[in-house]
Amino acid sequence: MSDQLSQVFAALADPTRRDMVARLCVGDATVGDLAAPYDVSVQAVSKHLKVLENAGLVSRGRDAQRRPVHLEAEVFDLMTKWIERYRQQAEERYLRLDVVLAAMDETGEATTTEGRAP
Amino acid sequence: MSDQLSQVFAALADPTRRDMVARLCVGDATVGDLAAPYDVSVQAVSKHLKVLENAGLVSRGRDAQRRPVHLEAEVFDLMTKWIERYRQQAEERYLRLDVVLAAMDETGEATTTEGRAP
DNA sequence: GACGTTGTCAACCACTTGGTTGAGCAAGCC
DNA sequence: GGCTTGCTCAACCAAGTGGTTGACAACGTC
Repeated sequence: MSDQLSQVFAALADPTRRDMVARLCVGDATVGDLAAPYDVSVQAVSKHLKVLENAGLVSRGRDAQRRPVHLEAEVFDLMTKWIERYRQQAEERYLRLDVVLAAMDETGEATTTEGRAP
Repeated sequence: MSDQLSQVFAALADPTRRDMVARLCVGDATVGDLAAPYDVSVQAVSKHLKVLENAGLVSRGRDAQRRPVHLEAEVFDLMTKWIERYRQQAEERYLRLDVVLAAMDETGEATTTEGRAP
């Protein structure tokens, strides 16, 4: 499970963490800021941030005893690329299926036994 | 964890399941087909498929004793929308930051104490 | 009807995860 | 120096996850 794509997906599978990402889009925040809206301990939030950090979605700076959290938007591209690749393929397949169906309609017969599971 | 977006992300957090999605883009497949490339039991694959099905990423038909698996590409849109929303916001913030930096450059001074965490 | 094929369900096991509490560290303030 | 503030680390716990094996149901074939 150590590859980054898996970690990114896993990190965003938690609604609390997605919420934090949403919050961080507005601007950097401290751990305390991020913890405020939820009724969980600060430690729990710190754990969530570690998950996001390991996924590369977030980086943490240092400002005296504060640790400002910053969103790293580039990682989103990794996901978008993965998704787009397969969505496009799926759509193309959909179109190809339409062609096959049209061909079947013309001849009133399936072209081969294939068409869905080649 | 029951909301669909969480389930979709969680489903795709596993490399084996992403692999299966990739395979299904080429065309529908049976459980046996999907199990073949991996050295895990058919039952394990069946479990993976249940996860994908619950996430709405996949649907299962019936063909005699076979259960053809079909990819439901529409669910990808859910993710893409979520990602795009926040990626755009993050980019806009980036641009705004540039403006602030440019302003600081002009005056040789920060406009306010804000700019990163409003 | 007996048998092989295809797949699911149930029980179990090792490991991970999201949460807790308690201790402790680093930095600013009295 | 002694205090609070902001945060992390460590240990623990209940629940979930990915894997196994064994039993069984549904269907086609002999």
